[in-house]
Amino acid sequence: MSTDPIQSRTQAERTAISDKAMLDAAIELILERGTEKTTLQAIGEKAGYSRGLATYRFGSKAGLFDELCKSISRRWLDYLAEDVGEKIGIEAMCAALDSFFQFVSDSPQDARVLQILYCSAGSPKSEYRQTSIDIHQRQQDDVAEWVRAGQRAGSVRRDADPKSVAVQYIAYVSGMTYLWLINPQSMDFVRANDDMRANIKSTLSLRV
Amino acid sequence: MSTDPIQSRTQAERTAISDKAMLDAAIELILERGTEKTTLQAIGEKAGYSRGLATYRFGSKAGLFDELCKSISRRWLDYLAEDVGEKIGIEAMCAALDSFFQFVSDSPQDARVLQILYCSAGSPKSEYRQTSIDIHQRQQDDVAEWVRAGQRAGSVRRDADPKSVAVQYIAYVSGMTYLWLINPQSMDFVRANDDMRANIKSTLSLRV
DNA sequence: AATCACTTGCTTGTTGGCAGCAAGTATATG
DNA sequence: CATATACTTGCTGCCAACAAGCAAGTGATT
Repeated sequence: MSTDPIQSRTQAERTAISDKAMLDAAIELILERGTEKTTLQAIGEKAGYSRGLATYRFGSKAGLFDELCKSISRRWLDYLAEDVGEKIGIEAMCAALDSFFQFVSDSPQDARVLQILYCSAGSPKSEYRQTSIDIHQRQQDDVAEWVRAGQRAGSVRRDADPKSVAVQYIAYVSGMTYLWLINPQSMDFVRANDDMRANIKSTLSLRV
Repeated sequence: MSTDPIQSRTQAERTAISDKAMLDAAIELILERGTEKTTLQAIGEKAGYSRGLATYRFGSKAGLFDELCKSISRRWLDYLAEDVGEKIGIEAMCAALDSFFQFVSDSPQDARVLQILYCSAGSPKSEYRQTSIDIHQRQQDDVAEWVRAGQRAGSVRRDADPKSVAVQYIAYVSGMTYLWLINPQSMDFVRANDDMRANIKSTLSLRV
């Protein structure tokens, strides 16, 4: 991470650099030790700063995790947006499944840490639970919208309930990622996604 | 929890009583504060003992959570065994879904805490991760066996892959419970389960 | 059935480590 | 140079874990 040693970065650059260094350090440490055993001291020092910077910058451990959650989530949404594009209905849902698998394959560290953070957010009084709720809610809304658009376009059955389909879809993806997190070899991601795709098509397409 | 005040319990009774009191206290505290903010001191004292007993008995915080995980899981498995009985195939899968919803309705505290613990187990180096893996693996194996039995009995399509179906089924249930944990009002459990049942039937039954 | 050696349940003193805060130092900016 | 902003260091309270001790139960001997 050695930048121009001569000197003189602007204040904005300094914070951007240290921020990124700390978030990157946090990802590595969380993968090694989990969230509980990752200390703000270790994050600051691994990033090349003092033990106190992480607290100073993010306010608290939860504040840092919240930011990290948003940061990785943003990367994932970019991925998704690119793959789904303007697709709707069944096509969008299938593209999102592919995209998701690609993300997990290409950035397993990001994917694992994001899932770990989502899990930590499940605890009552978690200070970044709201972030997790918002993200999952938005994902549900997106899926529901794909279904509705598909219905308007005539490619998705009218009797499907967009909200209910969305909940099932997001539950499947969340559960899948959880199972992959705790025990990657317990399942075949590609196979499961193939089946899920077939499932979506048979449930939502017009001709049965 | 006042037992015969006169006195004289056997050693075995004493540990059974204090064990249960501490596990119950842990459930309440985890629901209030989450796992991280629940202290062994608080558990011991809420149970009516000293700050040190929980450590002494369970060895560590992770040890206590591991035991709690197994304890609640056992209650859930009793529930499940009763409802599923000797059913196989699609019937067993649907009965398990009903059973699961009943458990969540009847013992929401147990269900929430179990899910919180499963989430905590996702963290790397979690000392009770293995317990969570074992439970989820066993659930997958059970589902796969229901599918195979259904195929042998001729009620389930031959071209379904039992393992893959099991992964999807368990992922759905896990994801559903997670979504319910972080935001209960974001979904309609009954509706989602109805859809899931329809889904299972349409995917696995012979006539399509 | 009373005593005594022993085991097991439980409590208290202590240590090291962490999060969070406040006060201080160094670097940029106008 | 003066002010603002990035960053560090000293400190406090809290916690998990451990070790040493106290109290309650147990079983063999007489």
